[in-house]
Amino acid sequence: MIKDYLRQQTLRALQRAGAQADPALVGFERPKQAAHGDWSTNVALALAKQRRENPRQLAEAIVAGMELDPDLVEKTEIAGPGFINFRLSQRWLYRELAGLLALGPRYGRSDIGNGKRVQVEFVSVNPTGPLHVGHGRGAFVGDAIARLLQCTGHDVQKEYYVNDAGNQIDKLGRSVLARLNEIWGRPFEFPEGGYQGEYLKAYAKGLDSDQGGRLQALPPGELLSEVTRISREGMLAQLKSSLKDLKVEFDNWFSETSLVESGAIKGSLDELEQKGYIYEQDGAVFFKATEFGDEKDRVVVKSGGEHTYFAADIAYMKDKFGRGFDRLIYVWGADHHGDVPRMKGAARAMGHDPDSLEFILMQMVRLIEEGREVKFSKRSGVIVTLDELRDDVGPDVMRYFFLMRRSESQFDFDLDLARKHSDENPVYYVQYAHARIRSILAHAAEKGVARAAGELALLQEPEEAALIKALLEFPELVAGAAAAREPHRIPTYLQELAGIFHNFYHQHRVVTDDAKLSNARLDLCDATRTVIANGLALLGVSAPEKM
RNA sequence: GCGCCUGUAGCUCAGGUGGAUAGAGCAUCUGCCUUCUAAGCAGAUGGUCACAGGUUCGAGUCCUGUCAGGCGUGCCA
Repeated sequence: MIKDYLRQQTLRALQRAGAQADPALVGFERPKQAAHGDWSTNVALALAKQRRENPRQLAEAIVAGMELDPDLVEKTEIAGPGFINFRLSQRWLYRELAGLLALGPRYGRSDIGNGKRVQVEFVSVNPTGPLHVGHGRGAFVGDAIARLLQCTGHDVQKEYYVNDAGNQIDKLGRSVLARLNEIWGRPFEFPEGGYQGEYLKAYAKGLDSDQGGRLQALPPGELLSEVTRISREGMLAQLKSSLKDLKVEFDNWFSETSLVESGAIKGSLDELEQKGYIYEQDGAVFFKATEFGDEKDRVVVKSGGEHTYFAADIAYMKDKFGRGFDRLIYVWGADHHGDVPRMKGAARAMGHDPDSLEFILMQMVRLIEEGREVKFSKRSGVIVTLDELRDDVGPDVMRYFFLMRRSESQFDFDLDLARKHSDENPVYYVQYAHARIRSILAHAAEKGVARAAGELALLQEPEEAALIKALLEFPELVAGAAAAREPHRIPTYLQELAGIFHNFYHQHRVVTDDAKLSNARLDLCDATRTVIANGLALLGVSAPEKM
């Protein structure tokens, strides 16, 4: 990358100027103002402080020692208090643009990850009911982070942890059975703390019409376990299909039950006990989380003999490490942030680096309609489900909206805006640019423009240069978004890029009688289309041919 | 009480490792479709970056404190 080249050359120039600099001190950035060039470094300012020299004089000495390839850098100048600004050569821009066109769908990919094995676990909602909007954020952010990591050369596995062992599943079974008994006219009592939602009434109704006869004939002793089994699988199937409809797919669905059955939970607890991190008190078994900075010790086995979620989480983590992942990413709702210290503690207790566990904490989501928070769906009367929202606004809008914001901020999903099929809706702004380019390319073909590799050097207009520069930022942007686990940088960039393109489009005609210039501009359009499509793909949003 | 997150234009939000004159969309106002998609473009209005200190040549960004909002603080999940 050009940034690395500039950094290297600057360090060499520093040596020639007789200055030693910690490479970490050499900061490079893209100036906000075009007048300040394409790249800028603050070395002189940083070093001047250490050496108590005049920063501008130091900058001059550094620039004097520069041996830059004129094919890459056109001009170097000193500005302000001592910034060194670089202006890249036109030739460099055209060469990079040609590289972009050659890479096509692969443009933006890199091998920064070096094949590092990363697991991203997300959603992991109990299979006891439908997904609601709050879960959507985790689903899309987890999915987008996985896509970003894949794109930057990581070996990524997406996993969903299915809590199918505890008493939640038990309650699910009892709740469904109660609804069935209700339908069958048998006496029933709704379980305490059971799932009251309408969706289970509907589910029970469906279950009854499918296999009500068979179930009714079962001996009472078998009925509950059979209903529980069927409901668990049924709910899980619904989760899978809801997520698939939103283009969220997993490589693996990991069952908590498997940890129980394999003895993995007991095994992990034994290991911790051997290492001295376990004790018993009041009939319960505790993990000494306080030894690792947690506020209090945490129960792993309740006095009733049942393991806690935490105990299963420990065994699950051990299993993940056992599968050879270098890094485990957990995408969680911020309401679970309190669990982070105990997880890191458990990792350390078992001899793993706690820094290899990474937690992405997502703040709450609110649905806003006509300026007010929507808590319940008008259709079903209960919480608004992801399925309902999808039917309402469509998957592209959902994905884009949920990925627009930083995870750390609370997020208001503006239903009225999301429903608008107009320029006010940011998704369409970006998609429109893509569709518009498709249309231009089609128009050129219709006009019989003989497509040939364009002479990119014909792109001399300022709007063209601005567009090319924006396109060339993409790989670095992707790398940064992946490293920071911040998918929201992609929509921000795409909106800016689309704006720069629309501006170019209004200033200059692409298809004209000048065949050479037309071809160069068609190449520029195609490059823009490629970057928009690649960016949208990272978000899982479609890039439409027409709108 | 303690812990985590947040506070930037009227509204919703961006602002990579501290940098040069703080940005976008919506809203309001003014222009632009016989020419490749007006779901578009250009321009205008709009800011004590919650507040107070501190570090620094330089702070929206880092540190401390205060205020406000959200979440958490279970042998719940």
